[in-house]
Amino acid sequence: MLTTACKDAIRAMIYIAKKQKNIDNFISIKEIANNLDLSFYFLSKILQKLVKDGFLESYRGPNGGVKLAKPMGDISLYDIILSIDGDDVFTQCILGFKECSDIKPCAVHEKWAPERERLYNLFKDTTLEEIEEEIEKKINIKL
Amino acid sequence: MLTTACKDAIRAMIYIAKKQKNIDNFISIKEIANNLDLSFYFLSKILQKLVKDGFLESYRGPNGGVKLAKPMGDISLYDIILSIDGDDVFTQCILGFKECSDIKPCAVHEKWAPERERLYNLFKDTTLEEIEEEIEKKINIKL
DNA sequence: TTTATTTAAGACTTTATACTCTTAAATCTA
DNA sequence: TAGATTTAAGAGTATAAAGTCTTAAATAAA
Repeated sequence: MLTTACKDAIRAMIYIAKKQKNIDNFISIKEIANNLDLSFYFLSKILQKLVKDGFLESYRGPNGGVKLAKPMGDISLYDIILSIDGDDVFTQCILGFKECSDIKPCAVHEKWAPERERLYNLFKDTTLEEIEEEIEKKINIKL
Repeated sequence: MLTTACKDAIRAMIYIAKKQKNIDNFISIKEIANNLDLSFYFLSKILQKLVKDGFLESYRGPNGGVKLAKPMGDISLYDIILSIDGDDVFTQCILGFKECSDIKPCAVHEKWAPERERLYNLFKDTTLEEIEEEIEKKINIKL
């Protein structure tokens, strides 16, 4: 469904958003990697994409790191997925046909197209803000 | 979402089911590969799994090939996906946590778990029989 | 201005998936 | 029985994704 790079990106963004609620500092990638038990090298690569796409702001040097470049409510899971994996999952035919559409459908288009649309809306509507609120409410949440 | 091997498997199974409605012969893998524009070598490999898992019956020699080992109504898209890709897509945490559950959820468990369940039911309920009926009704369907 | 800290960028290695080829085994037909 | 046909099985290759490392650039603080 999602690449591991994309999963890591989402976890990192949730971590950053959670931390940024309290203090507006830059958060070092090293700290994120350590806390989420991810490879610093790999995570650095992934976050560079989110910086390029305008979801993170980065700063070099001591006390440098990354921070959200937009309000939490303006960053959705869809945005992160699009940035890292692309939007194939939300647009592509389940059987891989490039020209599959309502007019020229594949054998399962009628089943899959609405489901794909549903997934799109779900991820588009789920923002970092909403996730943070969910985390606050519950205890025992894995990050 | 699905590997290309799995997509090819589904297309092949739909092709076999469609053909088998009329004649109950074994269908050669070469014929399937030619008609669906797939590599014979690759398709052979894929179909071997479906034979092992009891969804196809195979026969060697002249006029040999493969045919469905069960009624079309008893083979679902879920069965094919499970056989080729495994059921990770229907069971795994979207963020990749192995121990994610209702009791110890990840940050998006509440959003993803019901959706995963929905996808499971959709693919479980969609049988080759149903797909065939859909194909009969429409023209212009890509196989 | 030197040193430490931190991200950026690109090269590199490893692993998994996709894909191909060869040989063996089963079966039919002549 | 010999030859043709077809799947089975396993080895081998190519490509893409995952993961690591090195060097450069920016910045802060001593």
